[in-house]
Amino acid sequence: MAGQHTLAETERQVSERLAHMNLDFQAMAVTSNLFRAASAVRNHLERTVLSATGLSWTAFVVLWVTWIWEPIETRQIADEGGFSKATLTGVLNTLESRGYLTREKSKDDGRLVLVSLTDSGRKLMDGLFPEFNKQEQKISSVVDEKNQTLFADMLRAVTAFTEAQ
Amino acid sequence: MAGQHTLAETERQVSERLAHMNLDFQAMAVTSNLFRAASAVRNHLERTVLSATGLSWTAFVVLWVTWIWEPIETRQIADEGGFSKATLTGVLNTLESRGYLTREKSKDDGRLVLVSLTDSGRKLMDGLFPEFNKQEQKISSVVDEKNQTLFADMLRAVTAFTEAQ
DNA sequence: TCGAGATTGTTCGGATGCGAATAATCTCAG
DNA sequence: CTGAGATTATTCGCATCCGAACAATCTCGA
Repeated sequence: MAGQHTLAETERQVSERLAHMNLDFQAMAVTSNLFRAASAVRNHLERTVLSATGLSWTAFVVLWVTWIWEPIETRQIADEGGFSKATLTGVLNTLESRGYLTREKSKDDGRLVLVSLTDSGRKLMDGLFPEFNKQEQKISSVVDEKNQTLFADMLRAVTAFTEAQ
Repeated sequence: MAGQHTLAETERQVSERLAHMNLDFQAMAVTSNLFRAASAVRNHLERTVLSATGLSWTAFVVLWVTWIWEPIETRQIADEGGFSKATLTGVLNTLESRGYLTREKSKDDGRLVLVSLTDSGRKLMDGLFPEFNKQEQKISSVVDEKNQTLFADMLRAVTAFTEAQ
């Protein structure tokens, strides 16, 4: 990103080109800035924190969710991470081959697979996540402390509503 | 998404598991909800609006940026869309083969390639985007009208700061 | 003028990413 | 008990997705 046009210039061009179409420009600004922000933050975190570890964004998310919930069913990882089961299978193969986690069939339900971190995976997250969080803190600090709760609440509301549709 | 755990349950589990680590949970909530929201909205728009057209999310973004700025240099499409030049080359091949856009070497600078929509591509966007915007409106309406500007401003600030890093 | 360095789009290899089909397993009405 | 239907993780085919290497082109100081 960080293109030749500022965000303001882009929005001006949009309203100019689409002025005749009777659209909700406020709503357009909300969603397009949502994607821009998510994309910018993701790219930044990949470059500053993740690149040294060789982890992709998705691989990091899988490790993080597993770290919080282990042992965890694979369907739940996909839910929490927001990607498909098919995608997850591939990423789990990668992470398992690197020794960061293990798969194990559930004894209660033969269809389920439980995922846990290895010592190596837990050690990785113990060292990595504080650094990750430092960057999160930097980024969040552009929003007033007292507005951060409101900000997170708005994002939560968007998520909840959209998933319910 | 829309997993077994609510957003609140997830955040409680996070703070429980990571209580000993002295992290900024506020910042963590901001970024993780940013990704959840973006992912949820994207999945929803893919399913409700895009799936009928056979367009991927990225393909739609490429068409949209081109629609606004055409003729546009490819490097700018990648900037605005937030993905790499390598990715763009592949998506442009797909969209060009489907007859939605054309590539043309710049006369001023032999390194540049200019992209424009075909009539077919323009017709597609004329029909598609109003429908897309209707969904954007629905989603944005979960935030109070008067707070929408603040919301978009916060997202813009996050983007601007992160890209500047 | 000229050539070292910068910039651009493409190619390449490998890792996501998804929908659809599949095999294994579970559920539960009859 | 049982078998039709539901649920799960994986496989398959294909379309992104990216970093690095590359060839073509431009810039600009000496």
